[in-house]
Amino acid sequence: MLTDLEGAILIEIGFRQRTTAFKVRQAFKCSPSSDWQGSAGSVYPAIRRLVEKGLVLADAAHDARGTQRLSLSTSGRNSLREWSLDGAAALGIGMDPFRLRAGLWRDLPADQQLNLARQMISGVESSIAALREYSRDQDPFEAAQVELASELQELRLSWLCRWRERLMNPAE
Amino acid sequence: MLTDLEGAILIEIGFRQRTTAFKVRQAFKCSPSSDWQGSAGSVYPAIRRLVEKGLVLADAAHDARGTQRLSLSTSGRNSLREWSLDGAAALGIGMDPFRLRAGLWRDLPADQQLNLARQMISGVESSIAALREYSRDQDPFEAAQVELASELQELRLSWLCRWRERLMNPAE
DNA sequence: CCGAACATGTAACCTGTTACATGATTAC
DNA sequence: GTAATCATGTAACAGGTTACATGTTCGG
Repeated sequence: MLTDLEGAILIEIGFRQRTTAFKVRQAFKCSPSSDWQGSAGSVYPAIRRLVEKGLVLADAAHDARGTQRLSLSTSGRNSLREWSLDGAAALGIGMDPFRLRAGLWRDLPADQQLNLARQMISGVESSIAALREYSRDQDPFEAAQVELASELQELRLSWLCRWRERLMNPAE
Repeated sequence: MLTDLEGAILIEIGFRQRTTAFKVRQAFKCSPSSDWQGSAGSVYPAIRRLVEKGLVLADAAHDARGTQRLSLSTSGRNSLREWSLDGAAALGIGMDPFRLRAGLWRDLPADQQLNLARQMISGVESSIAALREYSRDQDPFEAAQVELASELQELRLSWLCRWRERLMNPAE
């Protein structure tokens, strides 16, 4: 079974016209989600593995820069579909830096809590605005990703606003 | 600055009465989120690092089994607070196995899409039920985490239901 | 012609996983 | 006494990051 990085690379190659390793890296670097930094040390070896496994086809002909044009083999397309259908993996809760930290915030002094809530709210609003901006000129494939990322940030926003409310109205 | 694993370990030791490395591992293993498997090879070295940095205090006296009682030093408590306040890290979008895969589902044949939507909906409902179950007999600290994890699953559920609706009523 | 962007790759390092190894305590 | 659980740890491996190294193409 593919790893998530390999799945993400196959998506870039097969569905988003990232036809070279370099373009895959660029896509990862520009992506609003910090899934992967797209470091050379991860992308090039991963693509080599995928080529060796026969999931990615690399044009033998490469120009003077060594650029290789990449595409998915049928087997790559099948592996990717199989990987995407793995319900247990898809529904896993995974690591969330916000969730991990949020529990600690309740132990801060009340005034610090209020400050922090406001700061985080403003941060998450910026992030939502940035996502909206990013989603312009993206293909429909990326749109689904951005939609879900935005909804995650909206969820955090709503959680933060409820927290702020409780801090401001401790009465009720 | 602490890594997220180190932060999570300090939380277990300082706020959740996981007073030995073994108990920290158990907590990770039982956690509904798959943040970390709590493998011996990650937890013991990480705790050793934290002790060496002076963030965790380990009782010199250990019983015949070698059990060391752990606690946070003042410096550990400070580092943990600082780590928790890192807005950029907390608001990062991070990797989501669901988001990563969801974009591919639209390319499946319509009948497979409907099947998959139903399957995923049922899976996410089970997960929400399991979270509710798990949240019994948990400390208030864990409650915040479970609350946010549940809301993530509710978000996925709502996304999936919207998808299913669109599949069943392609008219509108 | 020079700097920015394009393009590929390697090596040292860090950390997490798996599997293994060891032994103590407790409940039946 | 013996199986499950408690408890700690190491070694081999895998994979990601950073930093480095190299060379090409293109725009001004």
